[in-house]
Order: sequence, then structure tokens, then C-alpha cells
Amino acid sequence: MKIIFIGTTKFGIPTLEILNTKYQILAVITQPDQPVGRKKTITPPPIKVWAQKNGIPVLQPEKLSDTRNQITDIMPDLLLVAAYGQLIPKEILDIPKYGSINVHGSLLPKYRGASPTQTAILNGDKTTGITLFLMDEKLDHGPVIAQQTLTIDDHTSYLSLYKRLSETSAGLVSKTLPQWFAGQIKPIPQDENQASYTKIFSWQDGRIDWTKKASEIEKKILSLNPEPGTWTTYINKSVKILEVIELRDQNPTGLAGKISQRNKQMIVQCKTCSLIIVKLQPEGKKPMPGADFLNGLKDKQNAIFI
RNA sequence: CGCGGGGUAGAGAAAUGGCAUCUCGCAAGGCUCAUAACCUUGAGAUUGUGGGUUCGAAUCCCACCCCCGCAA
Repeated sequence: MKIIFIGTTKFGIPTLEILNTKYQILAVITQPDQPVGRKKTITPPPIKVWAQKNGIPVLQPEKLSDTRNQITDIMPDLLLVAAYGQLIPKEILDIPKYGSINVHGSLLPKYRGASPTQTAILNGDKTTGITLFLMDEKLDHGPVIAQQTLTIDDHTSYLSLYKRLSETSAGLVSKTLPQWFAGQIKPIPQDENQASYTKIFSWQDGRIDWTKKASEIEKKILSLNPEPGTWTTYINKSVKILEVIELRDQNPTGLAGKISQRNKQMIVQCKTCSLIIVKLQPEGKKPMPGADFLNGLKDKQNAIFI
């Protein structure tokens, strides 16, 4: 079987690796190199780097429809898409004999869209999973081919769940494709009534509201790091909050956001209980332990996050 | 030339022209049944680099290097 892999982020790499051992990867399609960071360094997508290292041809069209003729010429049996970042036009999806399959990091129809993993953690879900579905012209809409459920443990961070999902994808793709090619799977349409969508989180979404419950704040920190980041302000400067531990506190005292010290640890008051700030990063500074931040404070008595 | 913050002891911060200071850590001693607690003492800094102004520069001026937040 001949496959074209379409993807951009490193989410697809485990899947791509396993495909490369079992099938013929004719080409990899990924987004164009983008300027990144303050210096606007032109950076290739991770998928491109991997493909070049493994001697697989790379296509980087601005718009996918530009490559229609090239894809037709290659005559793939299947398009496999994982975290590409653009809608793929139907005229492309219909080219391969066995259709176009997308790997999505949630149990569809729940959490369609850009940030299923972060949203699952933010909402405090106990489970999530991987869905393989046959793509159509609508976003994350087509009939489901296979699903695999994963449990989300407490205190799971976005990055660790992302990694597990990405590895699970590889396993599920590897297990499912032979059955798909053999015609043993009948796609099941998604239940539109159950559908929900996720948005791309912005810097503003990462602002911490200290009047919320400590457990809610912790989930926000776990889900929205490293991107777009979670932050608060201290004397008109932003401070990223990178890592916290919830502290059981029977008698919350002081205002929400109030900074205090206990056993050399930095404590911030929330609504119902407190959080130990393990790691944070003031604007313009490198990440540092909460205790270090506390050491440098001029007025420890009145220190507060807003 | 996208906007902005920063570089001072091992760490985090003060000091805006005049003895480089504080908190933490570290070392030694003390207290204690004991301690991550407490007390005493100590070590540790060429203030990012190079030049300039000045009797005198962490501080003012010029150039350069490096780190970081936002935005993209």
C-alpha cells in the first residue's frame, strides 16, 4: 500500500514512523517553513525534519489545492492526516482509493477542532482518546473507523497527555489499517447531537483568576502550558505560573492572590484553598522556583498577585 | 529595523555619582533528646564585555555580547 502522510506538528511522528516500517510512504505534505521567535528564524515543521532525515519527499504548499495534480500523479492508496493545521479540500480527499483518514486526539464527536487535548484536561475529564475517521469536507466530521480510550490521571499535564496520545495514535493506526484495507471495517457516522468544538487558546485565556478554586487553577496551569501559558500580574508586570501543587488548607485566610510563605515554600491564596507555587517566571526573567521569587521580594507582607 | 523587560556572590533581589546591601543557600561554632527550627561567626563579587566622562561610576555617555516576556 502506498500512503501520503499529511501533518505538521510532532504529534504525527510516532504514527509516521510506524507507517514507514509497514507501508510505502510516497510523500509527506506539511506546512511551509515559518518564521519563529524574536529573530524570526525560519523554522521547518517537525514532520519535515523527520521526513528529510528518512529520505522521504516533502511537499509544502501554501494551499493544499495547489498540489492536487502532484497528488494525483503519485496515485496514493491512502492519505493519512495527523495535526496538519489546515482544512483539506474534498477534491484532494477523494483522490486515494481507500480514502483519507484523520487521526484526532479526542473521542469524536466530542472536542472537534484545534485543542482537544488541552480542553480535556481543562475540563477535568477522566478519559479521552484517539479517533480515526474517514475525512469529509467538514472539520472533524466524517464517519468513525476506530477509537481507543485513554484515562487521564489527576495532575496530568498537557505535554504528557499529548505524548501518550501521540503514541497511542501510532498503535491504533498500525492495528486498524490492515483491517481497513481488507474492507473489514464499516465506518460509523458521528452523532451530531453529541458534537462539541474546541478553540485555539490565547494569551488572554491563560490569565489566572485567583478567586477561582485551587483545583480549577491547577487544571488551567496543567492544560495551558507551555502554550499559550498561564500568568498573573505582580506590580503591573506579568508573571507566568508554570507549576503548582494544591495545598489542602482548612482555614483559608487573606485575599485571593495573597502571597505568603510556609516551610520555605511560596503559597498563594485561592478561593477554597491554597496553591504551592513550585515554579514561575517573571516577565523578562528565566523560570525560577517559587522560593527564589519569594527571596527577592521587597515587601513580603503585602505581596499579592492580581 | 515588530513591542518590551533584564544581566550585581551559588540562587533571587536592593543600591541613580561617594564604604556594594538584603533574603535564601553554603561553611564553622553554639543551643537542643533532636531538627529542615533558633543564636553567633565566616567564606563567597573585577557589578555581562570594551571604551568614554569624572577627584570618584553598579549608577552618566557610546559600542558590542548574552538571556527572557509579548507579538508573529
